[in-house]
Amino acid sequence: MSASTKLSNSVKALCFLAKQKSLPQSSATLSASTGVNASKLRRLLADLAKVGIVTPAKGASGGYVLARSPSDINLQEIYCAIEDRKAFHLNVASLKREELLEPAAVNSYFLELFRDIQIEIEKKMEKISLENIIEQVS
Amino acid sequence: MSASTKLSNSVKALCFLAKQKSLPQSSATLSASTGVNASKLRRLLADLAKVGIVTPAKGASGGYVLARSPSDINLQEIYCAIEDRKAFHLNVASLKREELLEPAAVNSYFLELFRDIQIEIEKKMEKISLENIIEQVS
DNA sequence: TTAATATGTTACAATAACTGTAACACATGA
DNA sequence: TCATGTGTTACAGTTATTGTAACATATTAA
Repeated sequence: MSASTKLSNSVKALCFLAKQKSLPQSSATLSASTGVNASKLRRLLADLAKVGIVTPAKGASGGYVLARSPSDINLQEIYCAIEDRKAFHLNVASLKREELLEPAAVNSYFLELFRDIQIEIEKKMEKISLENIIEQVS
Repeated sequence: MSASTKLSNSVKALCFLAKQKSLPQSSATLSASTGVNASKLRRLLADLAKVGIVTPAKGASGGYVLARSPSDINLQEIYCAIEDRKAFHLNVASLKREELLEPAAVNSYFLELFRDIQIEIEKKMEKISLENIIEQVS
């Protein structure tokens, strides 16, 4: 799953959880409500549980509950929880020889540039709360 | 090739061309100087030629020449010339049924968000000229 | 005019990445 | 104790990516 799809699918599930207050919703229910495969959702929600965005409960009448208020959850948190790789990252080709110094410098230049861009994207996402999104999609 | 690698490889070649003034450099020479496969370079440079960043010349003693001053070439131009797809774009899963309205709204929300992010990235790249990069990597 | 040199484009096999789904160990509650 | 759920792994089918080669076309030098 691409980073953007994972983010989108996660938010779909979280929006649904937000509407259910503290009633646990199983991955099967969430799958039916979001159209996303239950197994995929479980993988996403497991990551979101690790950083305390949702609380999982096993066993009968178990499922997932939003661990915090939607106003206390932002996109950057979600993004970082489900995605270890960066959104815009450079595949630095390993240099074959010690020669070609300038191409190596170009690689370094782009590594830095993309890191800066990444930081800006995350700053932008940090300002967007789950509550904001719920307001806009309803 | 990923967008970032294409961008990096293009800039490596353009930096080399900038140093050669108006002496045409063949893809073979550029390959030796940058470490990038000649065939891949030709594909990139063909795209850059279409938007007037380089001028190609076939035949003996042909090759590529920078068509403009490095201060007149910016990263955004290069990026758009070589990459049709967007850096941060959403794989909107085609919705199966007409139901599931909210998930569809979440998709739309992210489409817009990613478009905004894309625009910001391009604005940032627009401010970076080839001359800026050459100064920094030398 | 001829031979050498270049680009631009296509093809292709090899590899890697992704997708969707199933399966199952482990945990928990009724 | 049994049904229900999560968390994780596995896997086959498909799709992208990669690196390279090949070749038609064009142009220059001699």
